[in-house]
Amino acid sequence: MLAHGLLTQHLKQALKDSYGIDADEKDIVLQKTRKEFEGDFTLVTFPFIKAAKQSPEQVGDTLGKFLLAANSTFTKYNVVKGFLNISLSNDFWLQFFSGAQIENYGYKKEGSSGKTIMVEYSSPNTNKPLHLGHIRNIILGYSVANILRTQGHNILKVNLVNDRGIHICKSMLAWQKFGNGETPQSSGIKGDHLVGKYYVEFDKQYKKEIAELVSQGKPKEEAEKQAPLILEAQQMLQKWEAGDKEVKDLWKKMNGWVYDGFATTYSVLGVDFDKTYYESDTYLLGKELVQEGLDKKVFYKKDNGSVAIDLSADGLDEKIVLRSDGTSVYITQDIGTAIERFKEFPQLNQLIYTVGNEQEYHFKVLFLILQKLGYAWAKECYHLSYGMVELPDGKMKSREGTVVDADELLDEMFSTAEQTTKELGKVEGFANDELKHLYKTIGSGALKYFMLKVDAKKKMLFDPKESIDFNGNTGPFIQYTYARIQSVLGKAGETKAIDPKVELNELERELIKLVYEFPSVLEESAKTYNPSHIANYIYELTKTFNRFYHDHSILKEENETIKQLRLALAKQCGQIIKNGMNLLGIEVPNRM
RNA sequence: GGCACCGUAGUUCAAUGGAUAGAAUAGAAGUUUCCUAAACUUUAGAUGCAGGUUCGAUUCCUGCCGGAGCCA
Repeated sequence: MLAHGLLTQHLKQALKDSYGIDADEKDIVLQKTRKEFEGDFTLVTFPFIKAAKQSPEQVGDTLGKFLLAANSTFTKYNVVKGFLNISLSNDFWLQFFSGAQIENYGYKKEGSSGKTIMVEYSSPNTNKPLHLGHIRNIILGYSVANILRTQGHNILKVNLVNDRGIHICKSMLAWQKFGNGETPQSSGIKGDHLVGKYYVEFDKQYKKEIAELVSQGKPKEEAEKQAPLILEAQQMLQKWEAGDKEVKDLWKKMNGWVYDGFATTYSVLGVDFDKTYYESDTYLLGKELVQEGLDKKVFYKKDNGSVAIDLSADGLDEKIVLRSDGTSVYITQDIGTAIERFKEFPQLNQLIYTVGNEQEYHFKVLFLILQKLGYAWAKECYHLSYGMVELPDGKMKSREGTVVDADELLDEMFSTAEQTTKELGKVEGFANDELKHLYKTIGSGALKYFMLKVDAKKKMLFDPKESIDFNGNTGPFIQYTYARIQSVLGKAGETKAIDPKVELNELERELIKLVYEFPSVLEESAKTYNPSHIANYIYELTKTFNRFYHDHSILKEENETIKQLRLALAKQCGQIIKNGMNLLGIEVPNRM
């Protein structure tokens, strides 16, 4: 970074010349000067006082004097306790800003890093519709993929659908028994919801059977295993694995409904995938790896015939990778799938799994096994772990029906957006489909921003009784600011290049400094796989812009050079707001 | 039992070991002949407890209390 490099270089020289200190660059801690003090950047002088054998104030003063004498870019300094606040010249900031007025400011050229990264997210089951937890997963994965792309990486977005197993058979069986041939078309129910309905129905009937068996005197555990429905579902799974045509046809039909339903939700959320994997294609992968692991003596056979790996030396436990009956477990598939992907995409450098933090142990084990099997890329596998979305009375649990349905919540957001928009009455002249699109933009923007502004790693609380805000630190607040900027720019007509001599006022300077920060925010966000940094930055930029907009007129400014500067600032702030929001998967409207 | 995580205003969230712990919302009080008031301004309010390391701790270490998780 321009200013940081310049400051670091001069400070290094100053420390050497004044005190004979060969400072390490990481000891030169430069931060943004806090608002209550004068200055642009602040150096913490404490690390040097021992070697300098002077008080923090003296060190600050000495270094400040040195900087001013060395380069005219540094115009002023002041020292408060151990903090040296340095001001940079008007010229410097203007010159910087002139170079920053580009559309893709802060982005590295796509592919310039030479790295290819696969980001997996969503990864749903096909037996139930998506809920709020899935939304967090989806927009987090999508956003992180976008953010990594700004750092010059090639990105592959993938989805892995869990489309087989006993849970699917439960839905299928319940539909066969109680469905009367109902389809999404005949019922008007979205496909994934229809299948979910029968998953719930299965559970209901199954519980009834268990209760009956228990009342006949069977122990509960036995009853759970012997209920006719569960036996039938297990038979169905066996038939599926044997390739029974009737079962497979039903499976295809019902999964088709679910995919249609998911596609709709993905489209509403504005996310997409470069490739979708299906577990029905990949669930047998990894079995042959077990033999390889045995040959390499990474795995061992246990007395009961199962195969395991001992990870106790790494602080983990023994992990079974093949059951005694020869069937594989989840981790076996995951091993196989990972290896397959690196074969399929030889240029792949990194594989990111967007999965909840309840599976942290699973991924630790997975990556460790891959490493022990000798795959060098195992080090580059990353579990993008995020916290659960909790309701006021605890975690969401599909089986207990305590979930916030994704489609319902989105519809609610859209109608709230519609209602608010109508109340404010600013959308004269909008066509019907434009209005619909606007409600969607605002509603989903509120929801996505709500979820991405918080640290992805932490669990978050969602209270269905309190609607998601549209005022304050929210998506619509930022969208609104963008719309105001576009309105001003639309009225301004032609703009000219800014005058390099124009004097900046406090808020103009503040805005340029924020523009200066954007690229490092992108880097930080990419490095930590955390979109919340971008969300918080955009919010700060927006807030500052609103203050500027309130205090200083742009279009009515009589001094033409100042007016042009303000227009340029408005334009670039708008551009960054738009780019930042797009990285979060949020659209911004030109009017609202 | 073992492993890792969390605890900040009434509430929901911020704070690469740095200055007087920031916001939003709810509360109180204001701003409209002026580029969109979904905005702006003012005000009140918080680091679970006890130690330790450090010039400096919300952040690192130890113990306790409280909350959720994974592996058995």
